[in-house]
Amino acid sequence: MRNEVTLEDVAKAAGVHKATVSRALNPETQSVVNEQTVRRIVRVAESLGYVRNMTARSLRVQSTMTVGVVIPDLTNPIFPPMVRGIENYLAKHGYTVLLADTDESEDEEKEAIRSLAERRVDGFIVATGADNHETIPRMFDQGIAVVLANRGAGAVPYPLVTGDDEDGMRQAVEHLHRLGHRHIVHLAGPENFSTTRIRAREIVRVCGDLGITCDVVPVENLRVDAGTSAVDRLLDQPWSFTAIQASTDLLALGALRSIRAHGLSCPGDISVIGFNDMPFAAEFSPGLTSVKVPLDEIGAEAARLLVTRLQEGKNSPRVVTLPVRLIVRQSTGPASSR
Amino acid sequence: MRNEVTLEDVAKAAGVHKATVSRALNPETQSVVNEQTVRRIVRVAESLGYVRNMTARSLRVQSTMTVGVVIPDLTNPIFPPMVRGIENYLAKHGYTVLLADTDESEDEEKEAIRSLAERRVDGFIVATGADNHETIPRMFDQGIAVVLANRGAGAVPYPLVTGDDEDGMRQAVEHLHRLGHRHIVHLAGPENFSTTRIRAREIVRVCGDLGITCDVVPVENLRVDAGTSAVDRLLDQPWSFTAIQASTDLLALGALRSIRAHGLSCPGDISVIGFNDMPFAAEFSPGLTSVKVPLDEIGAEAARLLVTRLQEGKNSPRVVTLPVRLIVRQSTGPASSR
DNA sequence: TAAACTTGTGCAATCGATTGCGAGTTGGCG
DNA sequence: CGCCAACTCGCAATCGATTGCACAAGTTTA
Repeated sequence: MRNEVTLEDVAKAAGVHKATVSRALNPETQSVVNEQTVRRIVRVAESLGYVRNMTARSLRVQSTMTVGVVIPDLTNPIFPPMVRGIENYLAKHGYTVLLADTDESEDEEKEAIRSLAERRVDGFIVATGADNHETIPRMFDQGIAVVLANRGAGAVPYPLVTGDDEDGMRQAVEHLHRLGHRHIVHLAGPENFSTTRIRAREIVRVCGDLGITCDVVPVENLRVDAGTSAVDRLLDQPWSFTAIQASTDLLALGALRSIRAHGLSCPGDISVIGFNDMPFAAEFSPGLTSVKVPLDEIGAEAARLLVTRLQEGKNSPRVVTLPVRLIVRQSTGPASSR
Repeated sequence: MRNEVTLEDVAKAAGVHKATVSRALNPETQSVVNEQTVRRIVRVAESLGYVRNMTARSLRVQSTMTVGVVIPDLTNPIFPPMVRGIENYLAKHGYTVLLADTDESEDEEKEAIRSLAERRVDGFIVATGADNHETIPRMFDQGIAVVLANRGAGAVPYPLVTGDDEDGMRQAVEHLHRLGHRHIVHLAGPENFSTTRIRAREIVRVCGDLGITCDVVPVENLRVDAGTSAVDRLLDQPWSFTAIQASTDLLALGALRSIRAHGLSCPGDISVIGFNDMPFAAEFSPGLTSVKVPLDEIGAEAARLLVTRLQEGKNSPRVVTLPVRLIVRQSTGPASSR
């Protein structure tokens, strides 16, 4: 059924020892083999349809050239660009991605990591970080190579690649301030995600600096519905804010829906500004003003850090912060005077 | 650095032979080992932090319990749900996904498939099918297990899981017909993708049945910009259609942009209807009427077919067609009378 | 009581590629 | 002519788990 041509087969057909075939086919060791022989072996290997068996190689050289990528939910639109950035970089460097979607569940995540560890991935890129994460510190103790993407994991000294949440939040608030907003609401994500926690902390700080009132409204999770119901609760009673800053575009989208459902207009009555600039945020109605986080670059950079760690063994800088940029669209406008 | 506890280590610590440890730790063979011994071994294995080495196992049992998933572009929003459906099903059955994003390039695809074959994946799920595909027929000749998702691959007798394009197109056209549209345009994707080809063929047929004029406009690729410029070309000269049916939501989105850019209204002047019902199609402005294709189920079903093929060796039905459903939103309305 | 099983465990080969070591050949140089 | 270096290439061990076969001890049956 399957291709079962081995080094031995090629060796026999070429009239040499399999060790010679191995060396001839590996660019690193090709130079020790006679040029003529290499050519003959390569020809024979191709004609036989030989394809190297990486499982055997992995066993021998103790490296699989694979990387485990752990993400919470592939249908959350911020992750596909990240994964793509990762896959792109790794493929160029000979690595293959073993993908695990944990479905936001801790149990599934543990299971996924165990499964990837069994398969002896050379390292991990983990996007499911949380401050109270159980598994990640244990991985550190075991000396497993990990790079965190987007979300940190408490005090574990793994490198982290993330967007500049501080600067992004500053840009967002200054934008609102310029538009005359003096009372805003922040839809805050879970406390134990470094991103959402930092964003909440930062918006409070910046608003303080600018003399803006900022109410932080906790939202249980990062799904659209959670954003909708949180804003529903705000609008079902008297309110006085003129703008909503959401920790995440999905929450912002939820806000947009709630505002529309209450017969209000955005940005006429309430401005909305998101974070991440997820794909298609421009297509929302109104187009969502958001802070563009370079998701693909986060992925690529995380991959780069992991590869250097794997190849050189040395640890990377603790945290890499990539620049972000405010993208102004139609969902923000002058503060309403009501 | 890494966990290097082997069966041998556990065996020594438990005072048995490594063969016994192997049997004790494998649910399939556990029954032949004394219950007491199993318990002792399990305890020792855990305390030593043993994790099974799948590369060694794979080499011996000639199966890696991994599946290669080949997709053209993870940032095309129809693929994340598919991949998620695949990953979910496979993870439940002990398989791990090796992901390859080919970036819509044939060279990268060949390279990706070679790389996955080297890693001895047990099978492939391929979403990069095309009628004139070079590699897929060769894989068939080699007896490699493949299931095609979404797009077919010419006459290659691999199972294909896809949405019911015929029925979906019928629903779409009937919807437009009911709204009074009698002259529509179809934005057709590439000829060599089974989905887009079938959709184009089908809309012509259905329109013929209903007595509707249908112009098929070829679009070079499936990106938003291609849709925009195609519709730009239509609107830059006299035109008489009242609705656009796009082979794909991304093309429909391009159409929406072009219509807006020309100062026209959708659906006031032109109705637009897409295909796939990609995530967030509801958020476009106007919300996009589209044919909902169960992308996650396509992924899950493809995974299911592959797993049965792998476990039972028998081939599956040639093509599985999953039902689709028209989702009416704001982008379609009564035909304008101009 | 001996023969025939049953149960539990060990032995050793095996999967396919890699690589340190060493041997054989060739050629150059004193 | 002899010795040494440079090239090539083969030998065999190794990576870690699996599994057919054999063997030993205990149990049942004739």
